[in-house]
Amino acid sequence: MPATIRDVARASGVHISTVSRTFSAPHLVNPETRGRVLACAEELGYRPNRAARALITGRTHNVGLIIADIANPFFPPLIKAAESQARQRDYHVFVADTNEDPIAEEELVHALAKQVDGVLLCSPRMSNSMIEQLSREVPLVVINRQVAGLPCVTMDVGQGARSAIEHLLGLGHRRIALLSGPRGSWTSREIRRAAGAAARAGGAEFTVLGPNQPTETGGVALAEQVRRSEVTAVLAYNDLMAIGLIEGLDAAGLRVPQDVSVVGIDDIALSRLTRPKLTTVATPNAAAGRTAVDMLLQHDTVAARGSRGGRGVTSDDRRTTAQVMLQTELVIRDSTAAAPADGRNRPDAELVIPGPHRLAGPGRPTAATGGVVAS
Amino acid sequence: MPATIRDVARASGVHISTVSRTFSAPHLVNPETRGRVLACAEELGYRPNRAARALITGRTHNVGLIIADIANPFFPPLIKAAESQARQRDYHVFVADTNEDPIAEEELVHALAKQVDGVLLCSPRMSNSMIEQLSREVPLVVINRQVAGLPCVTMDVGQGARSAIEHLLGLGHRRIALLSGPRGSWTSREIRRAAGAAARAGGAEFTVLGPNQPTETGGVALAEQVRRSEVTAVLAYNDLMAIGLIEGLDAAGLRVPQDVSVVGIDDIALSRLTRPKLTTVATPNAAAGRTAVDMLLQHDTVAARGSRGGRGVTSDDRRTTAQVMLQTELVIRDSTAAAPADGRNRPDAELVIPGPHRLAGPGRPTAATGGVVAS
DNA sequence: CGTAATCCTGCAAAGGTTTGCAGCGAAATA
DNA sequence: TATTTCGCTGCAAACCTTTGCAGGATTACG
Repeated sequence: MPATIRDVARASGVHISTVSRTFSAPHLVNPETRGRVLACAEELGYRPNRAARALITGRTHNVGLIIADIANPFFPPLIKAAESQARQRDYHVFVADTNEDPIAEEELVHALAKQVDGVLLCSPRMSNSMIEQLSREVPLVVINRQVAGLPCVTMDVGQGARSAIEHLLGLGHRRIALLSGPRGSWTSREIRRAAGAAARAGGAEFTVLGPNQPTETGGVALAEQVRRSEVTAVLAYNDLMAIGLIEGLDAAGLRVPQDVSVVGIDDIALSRLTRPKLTTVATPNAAAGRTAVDMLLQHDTVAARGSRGGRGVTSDDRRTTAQVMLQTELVIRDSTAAAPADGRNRPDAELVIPGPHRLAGPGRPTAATGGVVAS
Repeated sequence: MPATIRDVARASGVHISTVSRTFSAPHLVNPETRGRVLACAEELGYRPNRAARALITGRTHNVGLIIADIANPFFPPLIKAAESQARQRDYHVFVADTNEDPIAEEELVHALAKQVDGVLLCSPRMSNSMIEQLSREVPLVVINRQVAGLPCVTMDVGQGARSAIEHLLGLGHRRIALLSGPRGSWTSREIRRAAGAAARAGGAEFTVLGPNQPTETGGVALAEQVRRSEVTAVLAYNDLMAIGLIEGLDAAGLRVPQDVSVVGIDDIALSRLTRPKLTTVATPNAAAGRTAVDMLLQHDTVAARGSRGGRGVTSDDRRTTAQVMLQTELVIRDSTAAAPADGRNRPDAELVIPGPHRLAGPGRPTAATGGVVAS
């Protein structure tokens, strides 16, 4: 039923190879012929069979996108941007959800490997060595993690966490807790390191609670621990946990920001809608998705595997493995305030806070693309 | 570099067809041989090339999922469920985002058609006739819309809207507004019809505001109109708009639920996190995704197009086009209250509200699967 | 007018897999 | 023992497209 290249050839009175060239190398065919072929193709509703094309060119024109949890509002903007960017280059995107499970991650890479030209591995929970191993099976771009020797796009959460802590220090907080993220998260380690250093530098006590599930429920569950720890400010691994925590503190009779200040990370849309509006570190999500797709596809003329002509290894197949880090930005809203003056926390003079800041306003922040770190 | 069926055949000393059968028809090959082949395959890291398989069987083992807006929290649970269900049956899912654009919808169906065994068309904005036309090109299952002659899975938003209106009537509201959804939305029409009928039956004034963009911003923008219309209660097309509206009303000095009651539809996770917590109609989202995949794949042995043997039309290719409608459920939280007694709205005695209700509690509601409506 | 260059088109192989058909040996039946 | 049946395997065509190579027609040039 579906029209093939042969039907078009018959209808337009040319050989199938001419039809093929009409689509894949138009400059090689006489404009007049081309017009006729195009007309017939249109008429018959012909569309090239991508499977057949993939078989011979070795390129599927698909990419895989592996995500820890689609339901986490952090990811949809990234997915959306990646999908749109890929489509612009005539690629399709397989989206797969791992439910935060490292085993599922590995299986999915395997399952996708033969069906895609490359995989975007987003916020992986598996080990670095496993990632390196998988990268020998299929071109990989890692998002939200740095892996030596592999192309990565990350967001500067370290800088973001530092800004957040310094903001809290400036408000007089000297007992600060961090709700860390899931085990295996590079982002969580990064945040912990930067936040810890900044807190110590500011002379504050710094407590780490976790690891935790990076969900609202996870945040709610931590409220009791936070209360007992008697901190006056909390930095959460992500907005979802921050929001859950506020919920839980509220239930426990603690007010935000009067009793406890809370800072999130991500700046998901939701964080502008809860009360109080969340102070948070905005991450350039969509930009990360776009960048990752670009990095994966930049060598698209080189990357053909097992094509007819180049049976051996293409001479220039060492892809330049750039590592890009995107800027983050502290967005100050209503969930942070001066530390309560209960004798233990002596509000100091305001500190000078370095780094890019922004007061909450309408519209999303547009974080600029950072520089290339390594090649 | 990647191992082919031929490599495995050579390694295990059998013909390639035996290797092929080891994977696609294990019962036809001697257990001993099978074991050997499997071992060699494992050894070599062989995985069947799906493109080649697709070429000959005519089945890609892919399905497309077309979504109006991934960033709308209504969809992720549906996507997630669909993807997981598909994966269980060894299918992969292409996710595509249309940005609420009917043109993009059409193009995406075309683009995907040759690359998938079927398409899930979710909350389409295009016309029915266009959908029917596209369904001749590729098997289609429509989600959130009823189209005659096509398999559909919908949610009973009519019943949900009715329950919501009756809930409001019971609270004494007699001037009620509906914020309608985007143009072309079947769900929006359905809600409007049911809500209008219920309101009239209860002797209430019923105003429709819209169509609107189904986003938080859209809701904010409507606050002024709502204020001017002097209604005491509002039913919104979805939770996002409801939340935006509450935001906007708040800015305009109107309190929810004291001055105005607001009801949403969808019960997205967010609706439990805003203040006040949103009264809303829960829709069985994940179930819809699962069901749609099942409906698309139920005939997977029949649906092969253009395979070698059956060059003609398979005798039994009229797929049973079931239409499934899933139950919805009113979830009463904090955004609705008794109508203000300002002289115009005379609170009556409580009405008896039919339909399934539920007071807000922890955990998500689990809506049961509805019955098959037509065949 | 003869030769070379240029453009365009056709030919045929290749890519990895599935599958109808045929063949083979062994077991079952007569 | 002769014949049929059965279980397993091999053979080769087919799926649809891309692409290196060669050949034909046309034009440019000497």
